[in-house]
Amino acid sequence: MMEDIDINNRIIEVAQDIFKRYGFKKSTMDEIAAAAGKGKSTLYHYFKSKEEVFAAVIEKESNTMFKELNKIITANIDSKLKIKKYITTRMELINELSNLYSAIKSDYLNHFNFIQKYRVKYDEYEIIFIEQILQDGINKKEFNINEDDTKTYAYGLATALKGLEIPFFLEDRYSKVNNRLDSMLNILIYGLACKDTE
Amino acid sequence: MMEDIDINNRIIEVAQDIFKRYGFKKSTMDEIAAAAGKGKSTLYHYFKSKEEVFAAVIEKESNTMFKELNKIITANIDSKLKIKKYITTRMELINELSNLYSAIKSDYLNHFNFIQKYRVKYDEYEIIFIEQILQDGINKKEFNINEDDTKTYAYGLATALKGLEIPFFLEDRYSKVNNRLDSMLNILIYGLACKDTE
DNA sequence: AACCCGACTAAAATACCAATATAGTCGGGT
DNA sequence: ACCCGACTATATTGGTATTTTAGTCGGGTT
Repeated sequence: MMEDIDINNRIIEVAQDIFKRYGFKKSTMDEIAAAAGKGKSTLYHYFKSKEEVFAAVIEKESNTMFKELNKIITANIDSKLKIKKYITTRMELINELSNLYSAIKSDYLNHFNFIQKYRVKYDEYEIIFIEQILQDGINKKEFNINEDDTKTYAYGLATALKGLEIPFFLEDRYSKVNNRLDSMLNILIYGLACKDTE
Repeated sequence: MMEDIDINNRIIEVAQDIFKRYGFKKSTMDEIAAAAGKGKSTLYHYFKSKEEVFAAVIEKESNTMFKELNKIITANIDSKLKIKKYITTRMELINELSNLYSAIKSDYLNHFNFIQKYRVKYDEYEIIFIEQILQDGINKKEFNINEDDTKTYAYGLATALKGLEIPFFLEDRYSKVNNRLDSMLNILIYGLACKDTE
């Protein structure tokens, strides 16, 4: 049949919509079935469980992301530009996708705001600290950045550090992440680009 | 009196211990009072509320952190080493302090693990993606990193990116963070160090 | 006055139970 | 192979009684 467009896919499509709106928990199989124009038990012919439907949705989203990112990877452009583009696009895509994480987000925000309140002051100091180190490095001719950019760079670094805390929290203490920190620090200091090419 | 060591501080000390063990919510003023060897209402002579006690604890912890970090800032060492040390120590200290965030941690982990399950595969691809870009840049003599290190660097970058997602989630969409991303990318590519100094 | 307490209150968290909703199954139909 | 309505066992929810807990108060001690 022409207009039958693969029921499997139709289910995924409507599920995607519903999951995005309500998150995993608050979406029901009845809803999804109704939206797909089928009886609930029919869904179980195509998917073993609710979680499997969710997995399929994520799978689909991931694939879209893959394709986008692959375009960049395979593009024949300057590598420096390429990695920039890769990262910015990646962040944009994740951001769009973030509705799927919406449940987490709101929950997490509540807890986070509480701590956040007490961190603001420290965060400000952190920027000053980092700026000082950068300024110091410039003065000593050890760092190669424009004096006007110290503040911006300090903000950038502070944000990155704050983000990094989470993997540190989550992954089994140190072990893995701490190793990676070392490579990150190397990149931070020496960058990726060749000294001569630019 | 000699052994009176300032009750205010004693309260903070025992509160610190209790908050670290149970988190903010599950710690009670009765507990803290008992641990301090005082009646509950006595606490209210020293602190206006439970939150104020908590604030005092955070304040104390922050100060310890400050002092540690200040040592590094003011040390008379190579700036490259200095920023490395700053960041590693910062991470260590945050890690120790993380018990205070324990409430968040467990809650967040539950939600996170759920999504995490579906991300593992993508995370693996991300590393391959990044490695490919790095390799490509090396081949084209645009990137200045050792061929043996691509994997390690790719891991480092992937971890950093994953961490960065959180500020992107939390802070009001894009606006601020996206600006900072630009400075971060510059650092990533060109690093901080002078081309000649090393 | 500064420090301390036990007893109190109002509000929040918890425990409990009944009612409902929901994931997943089953037998049977096309 | 695809689909359904009816079913079950398990969660979830709502409502309510019970207990905890942050914060107060009046009065005591030094």
